[in-house]
Amino acid sequence: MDVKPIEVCCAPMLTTALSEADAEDLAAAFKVLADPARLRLLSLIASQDEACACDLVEPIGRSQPTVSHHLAVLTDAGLLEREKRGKWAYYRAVPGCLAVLRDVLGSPSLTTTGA
Amino acid sequence: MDVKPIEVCCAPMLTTALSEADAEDLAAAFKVLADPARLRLLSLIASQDEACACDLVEPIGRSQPTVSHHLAVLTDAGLLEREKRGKWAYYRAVPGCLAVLRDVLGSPSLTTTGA
DNA sequence: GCGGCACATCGATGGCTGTCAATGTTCTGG
DNA sequence: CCAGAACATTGACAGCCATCGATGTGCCGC
Repeated sequence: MDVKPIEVCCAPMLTTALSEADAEDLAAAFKVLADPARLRLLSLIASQDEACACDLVEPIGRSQPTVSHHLAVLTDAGLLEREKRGKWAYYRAVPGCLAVLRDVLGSPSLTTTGA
Repeated sequence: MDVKPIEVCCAPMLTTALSEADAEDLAAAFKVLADPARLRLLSLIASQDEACACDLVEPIGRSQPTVSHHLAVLTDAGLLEREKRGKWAYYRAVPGCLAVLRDVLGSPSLTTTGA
């Protein structure tokens, strides 16, 4: 997918109009999350402390190369960290990375129906 | 794009593993945001109170059919409301819709590096 | 009603990407 | 060394989607 790290790039999008460049970066970031297999991988890994790649293939229900591909995309985006131990690869969720996207979606007071 | 309305579908994804069905719904929601033109449209409309479609074609820099297509996708997803007045179409951001996605990305305490 | 404007829809097309089989690479045990 | 396991990479393919030109559909002014 040719992914770049997710970074702070702009103010909350509901209050300030996005520039073309910021919109490109943001769209690329959301594209990483726009796949069921990647969402499940990220969710699975984050709900544990860390996870070995060998334990992720079966629950996701895709081939080993496909899982490896998605893990690479998530890692390139900065959402996961990879640590090799012997012949195994352990993945861990990077805290704070999703917060960037949360903040772009606006403050709670602005996105809540109540106000 | 064959879009369905964005709805609450699951607990925060960093604490509980997503089911296959929830992951599909969530991925579809993020896919709506995974396009620069749609992000800019949503941002433009939300930063004003409302916007006429005729004023959106030029700043986005795409053809009129393309802009109309993206507005339809955003409306189908529940992110925009359309109101026709005479031959014009006015769009307005739906408050609270993005909050659903915000919540899925986790609570601030969980996604912040500090804790 | 007739031309024209605003907007939506249709059809076609090019590029992107998720998927898998096959293969490469690195590590382990013997 | 060698066989095998775990994981990454490559190549190929199918499906999806953003984009545009052309056309359709209401609405307005004259």
